[in-house]
Amino acid sequence: MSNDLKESFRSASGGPGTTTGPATGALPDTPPAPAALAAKVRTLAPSMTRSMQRVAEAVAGDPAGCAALTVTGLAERTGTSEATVVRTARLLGYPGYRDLRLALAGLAAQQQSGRAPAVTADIAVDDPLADVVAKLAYDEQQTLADTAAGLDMAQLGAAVSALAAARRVELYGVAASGLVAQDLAQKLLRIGHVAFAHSDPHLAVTNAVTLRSGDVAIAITHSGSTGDIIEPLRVAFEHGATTIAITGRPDSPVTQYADHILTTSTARESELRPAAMSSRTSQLLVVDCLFVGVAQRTYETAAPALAASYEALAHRHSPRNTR
Amino acid sequence: MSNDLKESFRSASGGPGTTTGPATGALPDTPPAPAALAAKVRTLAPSMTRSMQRVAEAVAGDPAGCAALTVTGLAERTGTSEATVVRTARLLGYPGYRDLRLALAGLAAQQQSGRAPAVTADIAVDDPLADVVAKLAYDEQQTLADTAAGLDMAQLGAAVSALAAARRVELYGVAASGLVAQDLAQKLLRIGHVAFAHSDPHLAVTNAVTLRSGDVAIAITHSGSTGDIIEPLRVAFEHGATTIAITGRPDSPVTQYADHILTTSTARESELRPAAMSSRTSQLLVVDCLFVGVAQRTYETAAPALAASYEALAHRHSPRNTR
DNA sequence: AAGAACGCCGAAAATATCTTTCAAATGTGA
DNA sequence: TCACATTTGAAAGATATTTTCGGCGTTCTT
Repeated sequence: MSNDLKESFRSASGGPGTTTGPATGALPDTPPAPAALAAKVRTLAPSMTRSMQRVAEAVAGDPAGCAALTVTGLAERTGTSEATVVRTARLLGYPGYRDLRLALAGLAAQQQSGRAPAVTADIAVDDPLADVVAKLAYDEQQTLADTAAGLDMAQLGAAVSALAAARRVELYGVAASGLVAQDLAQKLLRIGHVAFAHSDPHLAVTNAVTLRSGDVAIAITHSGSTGDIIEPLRVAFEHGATTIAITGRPDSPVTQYADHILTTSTARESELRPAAMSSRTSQLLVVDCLFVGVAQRTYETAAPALAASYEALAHRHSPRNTR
Repeated sequence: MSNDLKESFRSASGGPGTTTGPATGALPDTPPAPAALAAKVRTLAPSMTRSMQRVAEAVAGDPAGCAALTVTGLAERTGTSEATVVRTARLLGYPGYRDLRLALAGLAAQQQSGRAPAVTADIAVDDPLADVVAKLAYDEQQTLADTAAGLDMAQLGAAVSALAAARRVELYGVAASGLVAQDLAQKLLRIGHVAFAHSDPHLAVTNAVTLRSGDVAIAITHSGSTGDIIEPLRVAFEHGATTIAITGRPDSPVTQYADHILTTSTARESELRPAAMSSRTSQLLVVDCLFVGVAQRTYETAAPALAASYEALAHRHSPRNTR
């Protein structure tokens, strides 16, 4: 769907075969997910229809119970039809319900043997500070685990390859995502890559025009629908640059122009815990993975560069800091 | 030959009526075995026929692989027939092969997650990408746990109180810490507080001079020895502002001028994993705690402000992203 | 040692489960 | 309000699982 769209766009702009395989690019495919299922449900839920959401909810809420049910049983339990159940299984990345059921059984077993589900309560206005700390730490840990489990290694590998070989890297992000973009830019600079994080949308577009094959553009947006971020990525895409999208919504508009899609996980949010918090944690993990991956591939040049930048900063610190 | 023994043994112990046929297979057995499957196979193996033993062996030896097979597949793999596979499943205590397969999937998942903690090693240059992701996620989770455990609630409470009542908040941080400072500034602004993150040391000092009692200055530095960060905090401190230091070194120079010290945790670093990564994770958790704490204390004004800022951004997103 | 009895084994029928198709129902935009 | 697109479930179609049933080898008896 978005694939067709994307392909037509690319061919319209004329830059053929500039990047890695197009087939692997935009497909939201994921091999069966073992424990990343809960995360995947949260990620994909927004793009589901109502009845599919009911199924997904049941599945995420009671893996053990659902694993014991047949298609028909689960359909009845959720008040839907077999067809809808199968459709949901497909959307979650499985060939059919049979495989979803297998994954469910695995998840149930893990939960069983794993530690207790812990207190997943929301943060309340009158929570004591100690609870706030515990809940925030727990949630962010959860976000990290979900993100790691849900990351598509093929996409990540392709993104790393593109970055490692890139002549120039441009990053687009605003607000919290802008800080993540800057974080990656800083780190890439430290290992000798040319990277720049834009926060001004107009300048970003202006600059994107100068990108071409061999350059890399990265858009970071949780919603995937931020116009100011999509626009420069589109321009970069149409000029033949390799484009990467880091987003929590693998079916969002921004992915139309992305050669590689890296999906961040979505945690539940509350009034006191804006979505920006967990998405930021998730994005940072992805960005760290990209960085380490690139550093590995370009170790020969990265290692000396890291050492040099460390050296250069030494005099900025007080000579005696230990007591 | 073992068959002889087996048969005689069976008839001897079988005693009255039927043997291990339909009677034992029907229901007197335990409910499905979760993880005790390997043991059950060993226990029951002697009472199995040759071809059933082959099936049981395959199942116990490669649960994950067998879970992926259909009855027919497993029959072929073991050189037996579907009927034998089903008979084996029955003997192991399951209603049929379908349920055995489910248990197998669970077992595989458990084994999988069981070997997770083996990733505590440093990241190496030749680590596959999947390992990099796992190690990074694990390390950051560890960092979060350490930070939460090490946070001084009294200091945090005092810092929150000061922030909640602050007329103006200035933040100092450079490089990675600078992004953390900006993150907190962004969030405080969203709930109606006056906050500004400085990255230019000179401007920071210039501005710090104008601070006075009732204002808050926050320095974020992992080493605690960054001169460019200490200086503005010192000035703020000497002008009567309440000062907060977020550092990984509670005995470092920066703490001389800090009314409240929030300690971040330090994870081991390696060449490919600069200290900036884990310190950033740690700092962000602290900053989040500060934010949520302040939001709680000033809920009356914070809640509407949050809602308003969300509203203001809505039109920046493409309309067709919800479903 | 030959015959009979017993139980194991697998091919194929019977059943259950899963998947696909297609048209009705529902929502959406003009 | 109508036309259009999307979603949904009923039922047909395809697979997978379970059961049936008779052949075959083994063992015990005579």
